[in-house]
Amino acid sequence: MAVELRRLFPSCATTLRRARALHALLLLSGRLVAYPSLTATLITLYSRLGDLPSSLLSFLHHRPSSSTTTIVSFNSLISAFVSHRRPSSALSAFHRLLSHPALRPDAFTFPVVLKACGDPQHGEKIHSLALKMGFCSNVYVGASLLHMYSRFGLLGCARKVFDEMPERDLGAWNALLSGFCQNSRAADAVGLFEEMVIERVGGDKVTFASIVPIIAFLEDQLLGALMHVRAVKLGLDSYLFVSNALIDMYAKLGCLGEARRVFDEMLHKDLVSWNSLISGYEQFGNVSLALELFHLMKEGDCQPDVLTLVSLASATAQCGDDRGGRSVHCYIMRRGWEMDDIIAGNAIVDMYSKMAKIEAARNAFDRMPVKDIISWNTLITCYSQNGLASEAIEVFDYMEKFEGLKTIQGTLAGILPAYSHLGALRQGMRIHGRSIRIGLESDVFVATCLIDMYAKCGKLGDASLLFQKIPRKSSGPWNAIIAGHGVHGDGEEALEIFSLMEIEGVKPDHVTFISLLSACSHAGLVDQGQKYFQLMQTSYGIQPIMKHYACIVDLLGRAGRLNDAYEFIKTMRVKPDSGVWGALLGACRIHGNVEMGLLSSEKLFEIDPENVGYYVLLSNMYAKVGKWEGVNKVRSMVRHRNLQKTPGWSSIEVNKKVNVFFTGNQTDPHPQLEEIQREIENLLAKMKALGYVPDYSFVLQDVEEDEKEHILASHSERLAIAFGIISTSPETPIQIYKNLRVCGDCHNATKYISIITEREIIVRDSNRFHHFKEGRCSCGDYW
DNA sequence: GTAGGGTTAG
Repeated sequence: MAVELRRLFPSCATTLRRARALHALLLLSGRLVAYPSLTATLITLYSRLGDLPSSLLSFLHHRPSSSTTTIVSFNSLISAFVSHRRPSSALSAFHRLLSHPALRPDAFTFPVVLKACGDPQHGEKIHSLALKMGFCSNVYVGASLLHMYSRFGLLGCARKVFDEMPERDLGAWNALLSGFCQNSRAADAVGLFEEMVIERVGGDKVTFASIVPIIAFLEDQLLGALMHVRAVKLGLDSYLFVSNALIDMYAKLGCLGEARRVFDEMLHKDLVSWNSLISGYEQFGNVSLALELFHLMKEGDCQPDVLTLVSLASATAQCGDDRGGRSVHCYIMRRGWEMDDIIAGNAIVDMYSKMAKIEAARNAFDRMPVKDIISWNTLITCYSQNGLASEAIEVFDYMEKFEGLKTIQGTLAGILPAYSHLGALRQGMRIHGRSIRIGLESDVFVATCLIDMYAKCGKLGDASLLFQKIPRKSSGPWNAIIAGHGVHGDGEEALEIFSLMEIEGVKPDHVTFISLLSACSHAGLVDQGQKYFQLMQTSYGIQPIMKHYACIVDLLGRAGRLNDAYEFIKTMRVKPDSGVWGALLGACRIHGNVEMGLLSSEKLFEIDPENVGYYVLLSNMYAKVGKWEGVNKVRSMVRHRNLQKTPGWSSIEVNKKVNVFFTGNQTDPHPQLEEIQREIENLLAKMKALGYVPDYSFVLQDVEEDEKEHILASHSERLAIAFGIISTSPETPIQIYKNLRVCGDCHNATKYISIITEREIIVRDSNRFHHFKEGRCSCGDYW
């Protein structure tokens, strides 16, 4: 009778209402008591229909006699809780079972209970209980143990369980395999897969769905194609999960053509198929195809989800499309995902950050009801990438102090550029120490940021040492060390490193060539720079982007070949941007070419009229050649257009503290300001005795001569240097950072100061490093 | 009658 009723259930109770009616009927007729096995069937039925009625929950609280409650009911109840994501209810049901006088868990109990374990200690307890009760030889229990340990990243324990299993079926192999895959242990996963081949355990659709996506992390296209072939041979490629895995793999490998082919050949696509392909197009820069696919998807019967929009947010940020960005944000808001889903919130913050909309990013961050470590990383990165180093540090410190979140790779990679930016060596070293402690020193992303930090903080030697120590199969670390030598004016070494890179077979990318070309330009290696610009296109098939063009203009311009630079601009196939014309204007200032300077500044004021930096450059150029009416004209333009000059500031790290000085009147005066000013006076007298003559052409204000001298003496770089002199022991090299280009008069003055104080003085400005030693500067006065 | 292993992400 009970068996017949059980068979009837699924066909009768197709909706919750019918299930409830049936339940009431069984209660009234007393059949539920007469046939105890029906309770289990009811629980499973309710669970499948998406409900756990309170009458069944009370199963936990009344004391069922052993005759009406079966172990199957308990198992079904625990399972129902797990599938409804209520692990703690599942566990308390389990404990209830353990204290039951007549029932004990069976082999069916352990797999579901293991799913409910929230921490490894609990998992271990259940493991030893299963061992004691003799259920570990069951393959289902074994596979569940493997899965449990893998979930907590304890792959060693998982492997041990696997090795000790008396019998292994495909499920057990798959459980260990997926453990490796989900913990990003690509090499181990491939190794295990090879073991499977040797042991003649044929894979199934689960095997392939697990292993295929992680092949992308190995960047092994051949292996990827091999897996695809194998899946086809076994007839597994027609399964949705396997096809999706293949799309994902090809997309991540950048083989969008292959990904598209798999996608197009699928008879049934789902959300994952669409998302994987859209994300692939977006990651590899094909924004228009990503958008096209998004619209195609909406026309079909597949509705976008959070992940679709995450890709879309990234795509719109890439093309800097303001309106697109807003509409993505609205789409996410209308569906309430912004509040519900951390990933969606993070994606919005990231999108605004990449579009340099810092306030919008911050607002989106503040609105998020729950934040995780990625949210904080995204905000920190937002500030540090957009040049707001102090804000980045402030957020990082706050997070450390109050949020108690675990620092991960992205946190370090986010905060390090902020310290590099300020030249805060001690703070940067603190992060280096931290990365060693959490085992991330050799992580390629963190190491690249550390190399960059040491190079930008003047410690090129330490940067090189670190570079020697880390794995360097990808271009990142190479780019950082090449750029490091570049800003220090060591172009020869940068070229050497590049040839080593070629020898080691590391593929350079477009960033490599930006670093390399700018290294050539800073070192005056004009021919080599032009050679590498050609090589980049012919040997490496990299089409120049605007930054490469700007490097070449800078290269020719700095070397005084202004006409060549101008001719080069004319040959460009794309419309030059402000970077390109800015490079030409900078060169015109160095070489005092007013005519061409004027031409470039006209272009600049057209493209980027708000950027004060170009007005300053133009004015400096006029001043250099003594055309004071030009200076006046620029000055009135700035006033007329109501532009604010970017405040200049310099920083110096003394005793692990970063001291910041602004040019001119200090709104928040340094406690030792008077002492600093006395030192400047003191130095000035000695400098003049050695022949220093102030160069007032760098004073843009229209004031009396003695006032001009005062203005030069209150430049931020001079305050920072003077502070360094009075607060460090003699012979200590002084290192400062200036947010704009160093002023020409300060540059000259620093040469004198290096003689008087017998110190090495290193000034990093927004452009490059200046090493002052015994009255000379490494830049050869061309900066 | 109840059980294990699978695809996309900031």
